[in-house]
Amino acid sequence: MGNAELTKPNQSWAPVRANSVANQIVMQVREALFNGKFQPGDLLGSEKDLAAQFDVSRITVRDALRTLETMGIIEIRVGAGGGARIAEGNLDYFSDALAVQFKLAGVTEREILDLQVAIEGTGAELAALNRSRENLEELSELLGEAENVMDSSADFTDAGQQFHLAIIEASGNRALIAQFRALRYVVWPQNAQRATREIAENAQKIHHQLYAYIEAQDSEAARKLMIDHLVSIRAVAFSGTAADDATGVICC
Amino acid sequence: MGNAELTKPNQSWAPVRANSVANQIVMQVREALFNGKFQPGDLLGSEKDLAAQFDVSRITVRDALRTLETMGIIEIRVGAGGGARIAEGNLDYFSDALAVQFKLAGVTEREILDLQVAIEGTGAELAALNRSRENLEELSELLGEAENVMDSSADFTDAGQQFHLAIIEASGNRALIAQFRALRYVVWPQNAQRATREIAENAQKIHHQLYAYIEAQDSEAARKLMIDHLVSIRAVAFSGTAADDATGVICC
DNA sequence: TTTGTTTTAATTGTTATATCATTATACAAA
DNA sequence: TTTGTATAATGATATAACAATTAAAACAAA
Repeated sequence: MGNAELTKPNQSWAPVRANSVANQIVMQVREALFNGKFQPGDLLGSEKDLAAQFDVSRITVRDALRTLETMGIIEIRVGAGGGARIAEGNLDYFSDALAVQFKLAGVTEREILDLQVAIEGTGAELAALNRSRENLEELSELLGEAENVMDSSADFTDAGQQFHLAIIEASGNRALIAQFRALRYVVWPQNAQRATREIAENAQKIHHQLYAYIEAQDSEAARKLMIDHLVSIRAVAFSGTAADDATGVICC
Repeated sequence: MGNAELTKPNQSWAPVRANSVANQIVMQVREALFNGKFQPGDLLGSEKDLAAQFDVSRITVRDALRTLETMGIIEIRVGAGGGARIAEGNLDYFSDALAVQFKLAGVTEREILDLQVAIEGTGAELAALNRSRENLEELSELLGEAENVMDSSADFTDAGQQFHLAIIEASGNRALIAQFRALRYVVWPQNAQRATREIAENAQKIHHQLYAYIEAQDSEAARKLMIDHLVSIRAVAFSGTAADDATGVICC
């Protein structure tokens, strides 16, 4: 008693979790990965092998493998020559985890959209700096495709989203790409709304201007325009109920 | 034969995956969550209950529960009254998944730092707009604490990181908070380096100025200063090997 | 009543064994 | 070369059992 450490009022305790054998296996593999002892594609072994190596039952190994698989650390194949292997990076899985966590934490649409503005603004900025000839060709092609579907709201929305994705990809930053794809997944229901011809034309005009800035490598202008673009989309989306303003729909 | 669909050269088939029973259970629970049929804390049941409800073995239910647990969708408690419950949002888990995916995808430090600039820049901007009286008090307190540990590089680094976190929290945006915490986890090894007294004093000066902008609700100035701050930290971090410049260490 | 202790029952953790479904490989047949 | 077939490896699933953990209930003491 009288332990000063224990009586500190603001002491916050780390949750104590009895580490199961399965979790210990998970941690061992995870640590090995971060210590550079594994490369994507490396074979860990079959359930039987691993059960023998760790001296535990197959079920316990299965528990660990299921966790590692869900974390995206390993991939499991059945059949001869199958077993558990270190996975190639799979960012789709992360997107799903992000969506789940936002859902559980009750993160609002507005909060997510502010994050989207941050991601896409920086994406446009870096795209202007780093875009390759191939990036410009793809962006140009997507602009042309969008031009052909201006009257089909669903198709235009789709083309617009592809344009935004292509910009992020032109940034050459895989961290941004992952974030963008994750967010697109999360905000999908909102963006599935229809765009009128007028809105489509306005968006297309902005997209053309974005392309011009990126081609000219004017990163600051690209960033500012992208943010304005997203903020105006958001303003429309939050301007009231759909009934208030039938034309107040977003496109991309 | 002669099926036009099948002979189309560019036809790409979606891979057909036999969905395991365990995965079907995972998807059912996941869909129910997104359809609003579950709230955090809701009891799913024990392994035995669920095995009976889904008419599968306990092993299969365990596989599904292990996956759902790793996704952060459920929490599992052992003992009487235990079982699987819908989890409260746990953003730490997401941080780990992000770190794993970046590791596997081979995302570079530079890419991650560009993302960090985007997140923290927007965080500072929103903090200036949304900061509460409590936020200002905490930021002020952290500045004072940092003042007392200027000569201890490790302590000052720690205090600086807490200051940055407090700014993000002042933004009131849980999506940004989640991203920041995730990134901090990922870039931890870099930031663990030591800061000299000179660097600490410079950082402290900038932090004081950041506080002033946030208090004055000057969002644009706060954003710009934060970005400059991070870019200069990054410039030092990438200026060469540690041997080249012993003072080129980062602090926060 | 309040507090501390013991008991009990529920539940996950782990092991063992067995069968089924899936897959890669080797090899034979056309 | 192409196609089919047998074989072995491997995960997926099921059943049964026991150990370890934990919450709740019952009980005792102050």
